[in-house]
Amino acid sequence: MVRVVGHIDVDYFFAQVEEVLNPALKTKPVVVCVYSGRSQSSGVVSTANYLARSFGVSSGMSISAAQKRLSGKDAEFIPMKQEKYKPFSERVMQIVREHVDALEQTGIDEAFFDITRFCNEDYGSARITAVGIKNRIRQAEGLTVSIGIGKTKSVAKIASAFTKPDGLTIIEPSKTVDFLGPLPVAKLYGVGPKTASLLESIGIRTIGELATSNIDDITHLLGRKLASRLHDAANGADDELVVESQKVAQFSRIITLKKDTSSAEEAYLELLPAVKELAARMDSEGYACRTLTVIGVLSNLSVRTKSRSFETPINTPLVLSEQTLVLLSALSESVQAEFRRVGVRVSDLVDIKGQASLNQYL
DNA sequence: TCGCCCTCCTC
DNA sequence: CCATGTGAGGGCGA
Repeated sequence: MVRVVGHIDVDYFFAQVEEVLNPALKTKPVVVCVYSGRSQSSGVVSTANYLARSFGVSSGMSISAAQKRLSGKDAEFIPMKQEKYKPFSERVMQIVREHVDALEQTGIDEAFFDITRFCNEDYGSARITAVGIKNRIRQAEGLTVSIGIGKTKSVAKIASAFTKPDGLTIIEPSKTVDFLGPLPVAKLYGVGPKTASLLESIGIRTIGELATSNIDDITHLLGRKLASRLHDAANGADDELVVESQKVAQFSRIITLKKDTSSAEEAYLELLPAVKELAARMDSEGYACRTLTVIGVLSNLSVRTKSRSFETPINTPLVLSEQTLVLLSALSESVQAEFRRVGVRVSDLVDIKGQASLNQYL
């Protein structure tokens, strides 16, 4: 059986939503920013519209660098607010869901989908479905999206990024190897700068070279799991299914301190509201955690963590905050440096929905 | 298994 | 003082 797998991605999502909310922005450079609160314009660019990008603005760039590139350009700098974009995300996903057999959301603005049955394994029919999805989203929400379709998730994902914005790239199964072969390995999901340079060190630059490489060499370089996954993906032979819902395994909050400090207590006071929010979320979603981790980003941006596991899962604001302070103090003592950012993560989540009533019978 | 680190992903 | 925030996965030593 040949699968028909798609990947959809809303173009420059946050900035495009801002344009929809305020169409006058469409003719201006738009930069959606995460302000850290440290100083007037400290923080980074989350995303920017294509006009802003044409002036060299890109994700991850400091806001001040973006300001420099856009000075005198009548640009809009807008603080990012998740809640503002969430409803757009939900409506877009709902539209896609109506046209596919299965949907796997992997981010606020992207998802894999499977249309093998819906399209009777026919790629011509897949094109019609994809165009239909694009049109519906444009009509209903005024948003453009890019879609890629291929025989595996890996191919679909590369295809959706191949042509954008407002793109549609369909790779017929028989064309898979020709499509992938010439592309740089960094196009593969899971290959970032570090992995790409490791591969380059043994002469592998393209996906085609990776596909025909010796798996033992790759395993030696990257470890068993990653090597096998990448080798399969490079051959267009990854067989991962589109899975409806992936339950969260952890959640975390991290904040930037007003100023660097080596005092655990000082850092703790700024972190406390975030800990309370985590506790509230755990409560509302019915979780307790077996592991609590405190994260410290030092002045030199290196990251250190300190974690502890509990026999009995914890979830109350009081216990979570107490343990956060304990771990933060221990971390502070072990690093002998100032914190720039601190965070807290809960993992090994245990479902405790209905536990309260269950306890009555114990 | 635990604790810690690294790498990657998205915007 | 330019350098956010969230989550997944895996390697490795003890």
